[in-house]
Amino acid sequence: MVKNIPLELLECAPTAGSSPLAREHAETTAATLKAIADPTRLQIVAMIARGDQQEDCVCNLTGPLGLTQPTVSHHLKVLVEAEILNRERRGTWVWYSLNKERWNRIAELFSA
Amino acid sequence: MVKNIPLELLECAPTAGSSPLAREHAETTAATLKAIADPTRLQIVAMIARGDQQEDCVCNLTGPLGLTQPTVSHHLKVLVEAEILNRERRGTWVWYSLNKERWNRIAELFSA
DNA sequence: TGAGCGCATAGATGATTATCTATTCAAGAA
DNA sequence: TTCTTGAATAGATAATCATCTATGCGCTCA
Repeated sequence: MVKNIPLELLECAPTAGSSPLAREHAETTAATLKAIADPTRLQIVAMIARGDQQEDCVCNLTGPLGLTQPTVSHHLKVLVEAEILNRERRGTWVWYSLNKERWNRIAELFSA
Repeated sequence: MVKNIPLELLECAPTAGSSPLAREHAETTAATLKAIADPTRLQIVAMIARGDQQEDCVCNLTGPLGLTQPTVSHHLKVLVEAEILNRERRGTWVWYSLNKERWNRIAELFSA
């Protein structure tokens, strides 16, 4: 039994009576997935990952996405709070980069 | 450049001027992720995957989840429409099983 | 110090969604 | 056919969220 499904995910299953711990684990996992389950945020992550330095400032993202600066800032905040992006201020500009460690842990959620 | 990020995801990035194709791809990917980015649905998938036959009927899910039958039905419908679960009626009961092919394709989204 | 620019926050709004109760549909049994 | 039971649908509601405009904050430079 249990083939091709990683242990990490199986821990989301409630035991009889719905264990609060299993539920809690499911909620944290879902919160992480929710952060990237948005088309705009997927585009942001891809744009940052594809760049030479694998980082970007807000000004570079706003134009191609066709969204206003506050909206882009909002999405970046969501990704930073989910620890998917790192945020670093350098003078006037703020640079965002991928948190690779975190990203690998997300990938492990699916690779059994 | 571009390390540890799968091509599949990089295609979500908009080209200059925000290519409609990249956007469309990001939207379909996000839709799939959204289906599993919910704690209850993660629990459902895990419960089904952990069972001996890797399948379950609604009646077995309602109790442990602590939700009403229509609510569980709703979540199952979302998962079926995202092609993450298969649905099969056998007499009075309806059985749900994991779409492993689909699941592997989701996993590939993250494994570079 | 003050002006200018990049970014974040506040507040509002329309859309989506998770959940419920009530009802309907589907299939087997009497 | 009628009754019973399992599952889906309809409709309502409260919460979440993506987006906008307007404004505030932080830094640099003159």
